Amino acid sequence: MTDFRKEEEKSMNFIEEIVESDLAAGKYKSIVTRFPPEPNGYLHIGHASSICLNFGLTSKFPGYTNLRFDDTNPTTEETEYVESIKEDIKWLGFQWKNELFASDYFDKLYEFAVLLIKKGLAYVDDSSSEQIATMKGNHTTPGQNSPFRERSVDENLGLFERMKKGEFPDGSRTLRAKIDMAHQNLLMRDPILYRIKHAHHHRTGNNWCIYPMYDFAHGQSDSIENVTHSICTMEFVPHRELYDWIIEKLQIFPSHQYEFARRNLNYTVTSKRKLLQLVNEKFVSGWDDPRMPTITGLRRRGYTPESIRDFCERIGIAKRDNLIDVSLLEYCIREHLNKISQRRMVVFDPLKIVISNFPEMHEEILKGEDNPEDPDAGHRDIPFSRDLYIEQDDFMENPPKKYFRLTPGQMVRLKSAYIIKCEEVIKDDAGKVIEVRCTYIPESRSGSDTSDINVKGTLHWVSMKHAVKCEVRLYDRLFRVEDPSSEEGDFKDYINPDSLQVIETAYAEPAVLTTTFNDRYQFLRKGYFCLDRESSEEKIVFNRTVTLKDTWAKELKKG
RNA sequence: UGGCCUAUAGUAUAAUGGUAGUACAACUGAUUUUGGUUCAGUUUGUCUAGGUUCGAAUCCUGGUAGGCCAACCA
Repeated sequence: MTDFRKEEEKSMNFIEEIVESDLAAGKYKSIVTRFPPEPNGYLHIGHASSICLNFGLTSKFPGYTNLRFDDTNPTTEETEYVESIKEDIKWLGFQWKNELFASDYFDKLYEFAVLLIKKGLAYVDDSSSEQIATMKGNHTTPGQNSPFRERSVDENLGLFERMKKGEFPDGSRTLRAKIDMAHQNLLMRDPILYRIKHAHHHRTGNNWCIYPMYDFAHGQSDSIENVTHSICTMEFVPHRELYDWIIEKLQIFPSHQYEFARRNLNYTVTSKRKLLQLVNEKFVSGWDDPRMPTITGLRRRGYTPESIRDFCERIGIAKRDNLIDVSLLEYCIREHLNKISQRRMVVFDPLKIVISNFPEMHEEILKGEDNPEDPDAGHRDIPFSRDLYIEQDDFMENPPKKYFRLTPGQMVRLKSAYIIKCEEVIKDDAGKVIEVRCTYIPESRSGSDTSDINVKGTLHWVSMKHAVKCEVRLYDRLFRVEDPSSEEGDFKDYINPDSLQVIETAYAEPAVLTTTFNDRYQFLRKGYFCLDRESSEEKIVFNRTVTLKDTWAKELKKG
């Protein structure tokens, strides 16, 4: 019920408005959308936005969404990508109605081409790529007709069939639409419909040696599937005129194209070409490197599908250029993880604490809340003993103002345990603090505190002899600048050299031993973590999904 | 140089001719056994010049700025 209210209050984006008014006007009884990836790379956060839009539309309004692979260029497309794309969409929480491929329509598309030839609207051109480019003209000067433009229908039919049969080498001929070489829209100057490519296709094998261009495949595929609202990004705006022209001349189901501005995230790149470079040139460990903005990278990093959907909902859909602040994505994942993750204590950079008034061989089992945000989450056992680790950061001999942590003579609480007081600082020959001797207040035990002592700071800790060693990988933004693509020179010059920091040995409380790959943890005062897929029985590896908000760090930065 | 698209706070997005709102970010403060969470509050905006109108972020015109278009890529 509360969800429904929320829905109602939320305003629609411009595409939802178009759909609503089409439905209200009785133009359609239900709608069909499609998500049309080319299987030549992995899906990234920008695609997530498009996926949420297309599938979201058909969950808000009657209708369904297809998954259609736009696989008309055999030289760049691979089955590996088909599989990853399907996995990512499912993981995001969406289910398509039909799984389709543009290559399913190669026969149909060929028939469409023949029909266009018969209508005198397409011709075979023997010009070279360079000649076609020259004759195209440019923004200010009209193009020139190809010398092959006036071939007879029969001659075109014969030549096109021979192209299909493989009688001509790559690049020697094309099929072109006969529109208008002086058209203001360059895409309407007799666009190429088919090209010859003697290449193996991931699905049709060697059946074909001619392949349709995007403009002669996409719109017709939409039409064949009765797609009502074909949604794409702004760079396809000029294609819409051609899209409509072909549908009109073929007299097939009139799908309509609508464009929105692709979503851009700061401190990263989301072009497939650039992501591929990062992978191939080993700036990252692969498509699923946790620093990558790919869906698979975000998944490995510990992002949840809920948080990504929430993010896409919040950033909205519009037509203007944008560069979205990654802090919103981080906000979304923190918000979700805060609700669902179990709390654990892990020390990254240990400093030994000895509780001198605690018996040496003694140990106690304390209870720690699994999640204070969730009353049903329960508790875990935490062993406490005389020798402990805290973070180096959490002790300072000469603290700055407003430092609430352990300092000589002062008291802090150990989370879920006791209040301790710093009594003595032990240093090595170089003057480095190697151990801090404390006393504890026995009656300050968490949950049954009768000490009446108030302390400012609470620290996380682990019992030395119970500590479990693990590796922790800390990630930061991949680039040093907000928009690497708009900087001078190569975008790779702006990679953040500190985007990965590995803590080879961190010390965790024993409760982490039962972690499964689905678990989400909040390491107290450190951030949210999940098990990395490289984790094993011998070596536990955690990925930091995102830090906690840290107002103290901010304070320090201000100086 | 032509055409097309776009312009609301630092960022993103609403307001559909009638009170410029929301979220994130930033900043105060309260609460807190996480410097987390939560809560209360503050700062910041209609690109510009005209026009239409009782009234313009919204409609019109000019300008400015950004983006896209001259692949046998999608």
